[in-house]
This record gives sequence, structure tokens and C-alpha cells, in this order.
Amino acid sequence: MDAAAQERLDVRARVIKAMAHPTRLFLVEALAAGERCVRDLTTGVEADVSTVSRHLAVLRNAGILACERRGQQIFYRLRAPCVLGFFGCIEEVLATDEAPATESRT
Amino acid sequence: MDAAAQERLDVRARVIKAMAHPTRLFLVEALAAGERCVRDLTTGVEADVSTVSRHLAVLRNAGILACERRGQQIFYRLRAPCVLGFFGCIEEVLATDEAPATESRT
DNA sequence: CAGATATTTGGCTATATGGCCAAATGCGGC
DNA sequence: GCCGCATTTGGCCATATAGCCAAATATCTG
Repeated sequence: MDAAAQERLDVRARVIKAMAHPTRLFLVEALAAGERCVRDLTTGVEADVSTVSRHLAVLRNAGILACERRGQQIFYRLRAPCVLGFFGCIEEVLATDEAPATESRT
Repeated sequence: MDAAAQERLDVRARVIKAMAHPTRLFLVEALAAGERCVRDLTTGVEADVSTVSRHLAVLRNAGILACERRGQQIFYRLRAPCVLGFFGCIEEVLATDEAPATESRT
């Protein structure tokens, strides 16, 4: 595996990693309905505003979200709606699943 | 957000998280071409066999891969090929990108 | 059973992540 | 300029990840 291939994998992993957190999935789903400001998004989440802000920054840095300041608020919106397609695949994975070694099955 | 919604997000995040690593993306891509045993997969990666084994276990636990022992070898295969669709979206994200705050820009 | 090969697991360390609080920054109004 | 609201950032701690090596486990062969 050459450096270019490695770089390509790193870049892809960075984007996927940005999606790899329940709170961030929630934010993405919430933004699918349209732009929202940070405070509004925070009310849907059980976490500090600062935490939500950081999650939003992760998604923005990955190129998944964009934001724009309007007045004192900053509105985030989904820049790459294709990520919503991930969910369909995941349902498929879980359906195929049925009895894999989930290991943390209590 | 109720417990059910939280659980749904957790489950989804678990699957995406399994994909959120360059080496694991490499493994998934390699397996797109057909099943492979651990040693074969390891030769394509700059890492210890034990490390690759653990990565494969992560993907298997997420339901993305399945494996089957044949003789002394264990063959892994892609159980949920839909994850390959992630890549297309990621290219789209990167294309939309062009000049976001990558933040780690030296 | 002993030996060889393939894979996984235990143990350990280093680094990355996620969370909170408190403080800083940005913007608008008085 | 000072105050208030919205958001981000710094600092800190706890936990999770990823990696390696060494040891354990599994299968086949003689």
C-alpha cells in the first residue's frame, strides 16, 4: 500500500469518524429537516452547549456541515446530505445481523 | 430524546464506528473482491497480524463481516456490501468541500 | 503425541476522544 | 462603553482505541 492509498484511506476514515458518535448522528438527523442554531440543537441533546458546539465543529471540519452566523446566532446546515444514506445501509447491516457476536448483548 | 431513540443512535454509531479507521476501510475494500484469510489480508497492511485480527473482529462484531473457518485458516467475507456505498458519499463530501476549515492545515 | 502454521487473546503503553466547567469571543442593544 | 445572550475555546479528567509482543488456542500432519 503506497502513501497515496494510505492518504486516501485516512481522508475517508476522517469523514466516517466524524459520523461515528450517537450525538453527532442525532445532530445530522436533526439538520436533515433544515438549518438550526446551536442552542436549538442543544435542547434535543442531553449535553452541555459546549459539548454540542464541539460535536458540530467535528462535523463541520469533516465537511459534513456548514455554518453561517446570522445575528448572534450561528446556524448549521447539512452540507453533504448524502450521509443520510448511511442510515439505510446500517439498517441493512442490522437486518442481516439477527444473531452475530454482538458480544455486548447483556 | 427518549431511551429508544438513544439506543437507536447508539446502535447506528456502533456500526459507523467500526468503519471509522483507515485500516478497516482497507480491509473492507479488499474483501469487496471476495473472501480472504487473515494472513492474506495482513500482507496488504503495515501492521502486526494480531492487530489485523483485532480490526477484523471489530468489523465482525459490528455485523459488517462474517467469517468461516476452513482448515487452519479463517476466511472473512463482506456480510454487508452496502457499506461500500459510503465511499461514494465521502467523495461527494470531499468534492463539496474545496476549502473547509480542515483545521489541521499545518 | 509432537511440531508446524494460522489466528486470537492477554497485557501493557501511548494517544485520542468526550465531557464538564469556566473563561473568552462575537454581536446587538442601551 | 457596558451588559446580555450565543457560541467557542482552554483546561482538566476519565475512558476508549490502537498498537506491539508474547502466550494461548485451534487445526492439520506425521
